[in-house]
Amino acid sequence: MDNLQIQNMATTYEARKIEEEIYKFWETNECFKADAKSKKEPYSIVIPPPNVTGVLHMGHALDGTLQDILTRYHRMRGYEALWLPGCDHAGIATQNVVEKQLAKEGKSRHDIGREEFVKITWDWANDHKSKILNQFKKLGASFDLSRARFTLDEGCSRAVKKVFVDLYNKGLIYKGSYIVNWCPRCQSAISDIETQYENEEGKLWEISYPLKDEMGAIVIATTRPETMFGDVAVAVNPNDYKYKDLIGKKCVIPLTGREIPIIADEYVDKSFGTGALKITPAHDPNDFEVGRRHGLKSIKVIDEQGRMIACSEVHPELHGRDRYDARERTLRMLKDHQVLVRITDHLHAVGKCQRCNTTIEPLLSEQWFVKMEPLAKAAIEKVKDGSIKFVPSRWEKNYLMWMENIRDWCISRQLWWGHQIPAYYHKKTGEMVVALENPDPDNYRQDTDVLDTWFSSGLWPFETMGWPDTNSDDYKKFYPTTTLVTGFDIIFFWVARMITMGLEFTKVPPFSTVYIHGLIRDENGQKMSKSKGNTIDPVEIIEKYGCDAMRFTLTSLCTYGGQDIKLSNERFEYGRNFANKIWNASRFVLMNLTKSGKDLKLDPKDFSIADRWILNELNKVIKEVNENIENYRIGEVASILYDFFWNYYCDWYVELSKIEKNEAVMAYVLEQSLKLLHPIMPHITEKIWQLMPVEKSEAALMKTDFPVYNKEFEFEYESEQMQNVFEAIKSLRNLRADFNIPVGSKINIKIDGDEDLFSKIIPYIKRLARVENVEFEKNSKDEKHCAYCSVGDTKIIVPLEGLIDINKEIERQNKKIQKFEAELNSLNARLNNEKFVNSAPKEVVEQTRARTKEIKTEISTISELISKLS
RNA sequence: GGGCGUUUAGCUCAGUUGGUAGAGCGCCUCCCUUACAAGGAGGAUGUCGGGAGUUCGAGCCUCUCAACGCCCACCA
Repeated sequence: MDNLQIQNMATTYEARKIEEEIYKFWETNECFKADAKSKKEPYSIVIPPPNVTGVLHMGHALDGTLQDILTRYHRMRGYEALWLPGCDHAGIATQNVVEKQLAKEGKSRHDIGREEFVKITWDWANDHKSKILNQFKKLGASFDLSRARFTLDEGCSRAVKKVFVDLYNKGLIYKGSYIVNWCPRCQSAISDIETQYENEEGKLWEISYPLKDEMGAIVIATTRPETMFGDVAVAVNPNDYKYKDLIGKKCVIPLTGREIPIIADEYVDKSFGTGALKITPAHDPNDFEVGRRHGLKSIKVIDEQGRMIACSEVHPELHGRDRYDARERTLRMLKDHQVLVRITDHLHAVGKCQRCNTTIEPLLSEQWFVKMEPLAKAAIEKVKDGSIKFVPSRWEKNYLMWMENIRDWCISRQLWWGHQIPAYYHKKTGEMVVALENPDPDNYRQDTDVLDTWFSSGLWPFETMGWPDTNSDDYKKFYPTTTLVTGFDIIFFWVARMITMGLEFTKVPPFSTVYIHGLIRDENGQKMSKSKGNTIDPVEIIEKYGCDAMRFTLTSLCTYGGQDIKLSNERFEYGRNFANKIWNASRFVLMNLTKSGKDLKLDPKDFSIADRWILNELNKVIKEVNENIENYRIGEVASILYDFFWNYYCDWYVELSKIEKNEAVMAYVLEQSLKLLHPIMPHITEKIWQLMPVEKSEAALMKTDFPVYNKEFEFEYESEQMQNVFEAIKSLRNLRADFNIPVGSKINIKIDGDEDLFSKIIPYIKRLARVENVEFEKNSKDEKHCAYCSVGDTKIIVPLEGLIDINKEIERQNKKIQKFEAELNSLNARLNNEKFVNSAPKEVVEQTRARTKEIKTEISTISELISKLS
C-alpha cells in the first residue's frame, strides 16, 4: 500500500489528536442529526439532563458512554436513532452558586431583587449550559445538539404550566398547611426524598410534667426540649397500664404553667423512653398526625430562620434565639426547676438538607403538594405488567415498594430560580386563580414560589419532544422514547416521576426499558466527591489515556447485575492498551494490503482452513455481540470483542497471515471487527476504517451497517481442526520452554497421525513453533532422546539428542497422564453411577462418554511414548 | 424494623437456564522474532465466606449463620 497516510501511522495510537479530528469530522458532516421524517424505525434516548452547575464527572462518563453505545448500535442497525441532550436548571443548586457569588460582593439576593437575580442567574446558566455539553462531546457523544433542551426553556415552561394547571383542575395538586422539611439555610421547603437522614449522637431528656389538680407528675422523654413551648398534649399508649388512670387528665408544661391534656394514642411506643410523649404538632410530623387525630391546635415556636418565637410572654429572654441556643437555656431552666429527671445518650437520625447538609427543621407551613396516590396507580400497573422493564429487574421491586407507599410530594420551593407557580392571587380579595396566564396583571399577583426542579425534569421525555403539541414531528416520531439509562440513585427522584407524569399526560409509558447501571466509586469503594478529594476527572483521563480507552474500560466494568464500579487511574491502562493493540494490528494489515476496492471481495474458493476458522469465529462473535447488546449485557460485549480481536485475530490469524495471507479475509475480518467495536470505541474505529482501502457505500463507519450473523460463514469443522493445530503448536512451544531450548535453535519433528490435516498446516507449524523440518512417519522408530507431544491420536515426535534429559521427559509425560487420569476418574465415577446415566440428559451423558474416550486415547498415546523412552 | 446487594487466584472482578472454575493487573522464566515492550511465548496460584439441604451432579437452587455495604421507614 503506497498510501502516505498509512505509512505515516504512528507506532502508538495518538488518541487525542485522532479523537478530536474524528469528532470534528462527524460534526461537520452532521452525522448525529436525527431525521423526524425518516421512514426508519425510531430509537430514542433522552439524556438524564446534567445540572447546569455541574462539571463532567465519571458518573456522566459512564452514563453517557452507555447511552452512546446504545444509540450508535441502533443507528448502525438501521434505526432512526436520536439521543437528545440537554441540561437541568437545578433550582436550589444553581441558586446557591449564584448567591455565593453575590455574597463575595457582599450582597444578598434580596439586595438586588428578584427580577435582577433571575436575570443574573440566567446569564450564568446560559454560560454553563454549553460548558457541560461541550464536555460531553469529549466523550464522543453522538447526541443531536440541534435538539438540545433546557428544563427552564420556553417549551419546558409551557409544558410545566400546562401540567400544573391540569393537575390542579383534576384536584391532584393542592395547597395547604402541613409539616414540611424546612431548610433554614436554603430558606425553603424541600421534599421528603431531598431529606437525608444521618445518625447523630444525641441526648434523650426526661422531663417531669406535674399533674394538674393532684399530686404526682408524668415524665416524658424528648430529644428536642426547646419545642416544649409548643406542646399541646402528652400522649400515652392506650394499653399502657402505667398511665391508664392518667388518660383524660391534665398536666402542666413546666416553665410555662400552661395546661395540656393527657391523651391516648396507638402511635406511642410503650417501651421507648418513659412511654409518655409530648405532642408538638407544629414541629414534628408524627405529632402533627396525632394532633390532627385528636383535634388539637398547633403552636409554632420556631420560625423559618430556626429561631424561637412565641414564647416571649413567659420567657422573653428566649425570643429570637437560635434553636440550639434556646435548647441549652431551656435545659438550664428545667434543671433549676428540678424537673429534668434523667439524661441518657441516644443515637438518632437527624434530617439533613440534601443540597447544603443543614439540619432540617420540620415546620408547619403552607405549601403546594401533588397528590401522588391516584397518579401512582398507573405507574405501578405499567411496571407490573411489563410495559416498562427495569434492567436489572431487581430494581422493579425497589421502585414498586416506594410507589406503593408513596406520600404526597411537596413541590413548592421558596426560591427565585425555577418555574414560578402559575397561581395568581387577587391583590385585594386574595382570591386564587390557577391558570396558564395571569388573568389580569394589574389586579392579580403571581405566587412567589417556584416548583421543585424534579417537577420539570419529570416531564423530560415528552416536553423535549414538543409536548403539549402532540402533532410535532419529533413527538410523533420519537415519543415514547425507547431506553432510559441512569444510575439507581435517581430512581425515586426522577424515573418514578417521569413514569407517573408520562402516563398521566401522554397515556403511554415514556420509555419501555430503564437500564440501571452501578455508581462509580473510588478504589476503596467510597463515593467520589469533591470534598473527599477522591474524584477521578474524566477529562484528565481522556487527556492521558484517550476517550476510547476510557469508554472501553468503563464499559468492560459494567456487569449485568449493575454492581458499583471501583475505579483507579490504572484501570484505564486496560482500555489504552487495547486501543493501541487495535491500532497496531490495523497498521500491520493496512501496510500489507496490496489490493483495494473490488479486488478485496471475498471469494469462498480462496478460503484456506485458517480463513474458514477465523470467519467462523467472527461469525460466532457477531451473534454474541448482537445478543448481548440487545440484553443490556454491555460489559460482556466488551470482553467478547477484546478476546476475539486480541486472542484470535491478532495472536493467531494475523500471525498466520505472515505465512500465507488472504488479503480479502484479513481486511474483511478487520472491517467487521471495527464495526463491532465502533459503538464502544467510536473514534479509533472510524479513523482506521477511513484509512482502509475497502469498498465503501458510506463516508463514515458510524453510518454503515452493524454486522449480523451470516450462515454462509459457518465452518465448525475447520474451526475444530484449527483448534487442534493450535494445541499442537502450543505443545511444541511448551516443550521448548520446559527444556530451555532457545528460540534461536530450530527443531525437527516427525508427525505420526492425521496426515491429511497436518500436511495442510506445515508452514504454520514451522513458523509458529520454530520448526525446521517436518516429516510424516507411521510408527516412528525413534525412541530415546525424543520428546513428545500429542494431540488426540496424533503424535508429534521431537528428536532432541543431547538436548534433553530422558528422565525429565518421562516425568513431564507422567505429569500429563496424572492430570488426565484425575479427570478420567471423575468421569468414570459418573458413568458408573446408574442414576447419572439414567437421569442426566442424554447429551450430557454422551458428552461425558466422548470425553472419556478422548482422554483414554491421549493416555494411551502418551503411555506408548513413555514406553519408548524407557 | 423492612428490603436489596456483596463475600470466587495476592489485588480488582467476570462466571446468562446446575455438568466440576476465568479475565485484567501483579508475580516467575524466556524474548526488542521487521504491527505493537502500551508487546510476544510459556508458567505458578483458588477446600468459589461457614454450615446444612435438594440433586446422579451445586460457585450457581433452598435454608441457616457470619462479615461488609447500600436503600427505605423510623422510637419521641
